[in-house]
Amino acid sequence: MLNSYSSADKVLLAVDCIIFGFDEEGLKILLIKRDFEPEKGKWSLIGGFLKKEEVLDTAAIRILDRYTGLQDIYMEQLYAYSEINRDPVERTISVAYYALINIENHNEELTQNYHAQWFSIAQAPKLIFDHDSMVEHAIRRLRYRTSIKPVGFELLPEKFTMRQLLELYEAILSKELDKRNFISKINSLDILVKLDEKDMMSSRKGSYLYTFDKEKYDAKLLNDFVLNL
Amino acid sequence: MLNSYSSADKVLLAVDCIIFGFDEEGLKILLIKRDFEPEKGKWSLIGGFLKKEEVLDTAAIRILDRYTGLQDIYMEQLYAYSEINRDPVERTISVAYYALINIENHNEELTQNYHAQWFSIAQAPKLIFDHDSMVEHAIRRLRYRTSIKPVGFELLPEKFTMRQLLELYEAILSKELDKRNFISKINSLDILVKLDEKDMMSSRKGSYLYTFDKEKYDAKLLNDFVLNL
DNA sequence: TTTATTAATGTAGATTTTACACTTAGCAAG
DNA sequence: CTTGCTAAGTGTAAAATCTACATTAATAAA
Repeated sequence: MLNSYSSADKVLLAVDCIIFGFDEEGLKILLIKRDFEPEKGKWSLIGGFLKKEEVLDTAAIRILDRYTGLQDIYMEQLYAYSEINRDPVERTISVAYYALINIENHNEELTQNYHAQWFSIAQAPKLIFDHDSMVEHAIRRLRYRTSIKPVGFELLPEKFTMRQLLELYEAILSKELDKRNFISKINSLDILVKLDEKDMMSSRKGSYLYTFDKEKYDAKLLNDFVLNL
Repeated sequence: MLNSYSSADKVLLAVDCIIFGFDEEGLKILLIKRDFEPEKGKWSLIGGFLKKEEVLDTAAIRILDRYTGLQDIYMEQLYAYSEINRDPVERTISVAYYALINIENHNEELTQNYHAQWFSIAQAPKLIFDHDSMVEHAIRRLRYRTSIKPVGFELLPEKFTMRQLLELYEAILSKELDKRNFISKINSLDILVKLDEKDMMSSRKGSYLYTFDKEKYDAKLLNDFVLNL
């Protein structure tokens, strides 16, 4: 057996975060303008290096907090990227995470502090290194996740309309959904609470607001199901 | 920006492989008895360290080859495990890969060289470190994979009966499947070739042998589909 | 009061999934 | 050669799910 801890190579381990948000313009990702070399001035995912005494999940959370001030965000590990020259400075393996967040919950701090900016998926600039393929991969994963777990609590405001939820799903899946079929499927999940309150911004008639029933929503997060949309 | 390559910590990066095989006894995994400390004599997944100039996929392939003599095996990256003390000797992050292989294609070399041994999933011994959760995770992934891509080419002998294929799926999903419904669903995939040859071992009557139509099978591997079983 | 705008709602037909049982082929034993 | 045994092979009807689709309702503005 050739394994030997002492003779093995050590490498830099980075964590990069794909942060999804949603607003009236659609699905977005959060990017920053790098203020250091290499690729200074180019757009990039937010990221950082894993510390010696740190778990990957924790590093992802730390990095997200540093750039957005957001805590208690649920993140999922996506994939480890390890092409030899993916980072031209030094051999670096990057473990990508993705998160879903509500765009409204922060914005001020982050754009100010780190030149971070939201971009619609379709209009995002070219990113450094292999970050574009990370994003692509994350979108695929998010689409898949949408079919087996509910999505929305993380991305929508506390109170939202059915239309907003529909548009969120349409943005994630990038296809049109039938409104009536969508509503009845969502209702069959039994995770929404219909409020006695209407949003009057969108129309004369006004549309009912909903919230997620956090308990039921979280239960569905654990027990996978299948949702064909 | 605090990122700085030079000040970042470097870590050991291991690759561990969950190797699935299938034979008349069911779904199995390949384990080795560690012949070095720590945990010498305990059962473990096969694994090794990533080299400085090596991509993770390549490392996984190299490690598999070393222990099984098998080449050209398709592997998929599973997850990166990073608990601080997962390896008591030194901080090590492990990226797990899983592979599907035909048990018959090797066996001799490997058991001899490395004390490697196949274990039925249910009867596998307790493994070192966090390897048990890697295996659990890999099984979940394999189940999922089974619902969106065909499985079998990698695990079955060149020629096989419908019963074998059925039992493979039952082993992976660990539930009973209806024979007739299974056969018609598999046939609807249009990836099998029915041979003019029968396997006479299993019954008086004999059962037709099938092979995979490699081209059609590979096409399905690329274009995901959904297979409800 | 008319008009314009978006919200809300149900159903019929098509498709898919599920549950289920008898006949056939071939060998072995008598 | 007849009978018995074993696993292989095969189809259908009922249930569930998915899909496509159009009208009425509520309100504010003109």
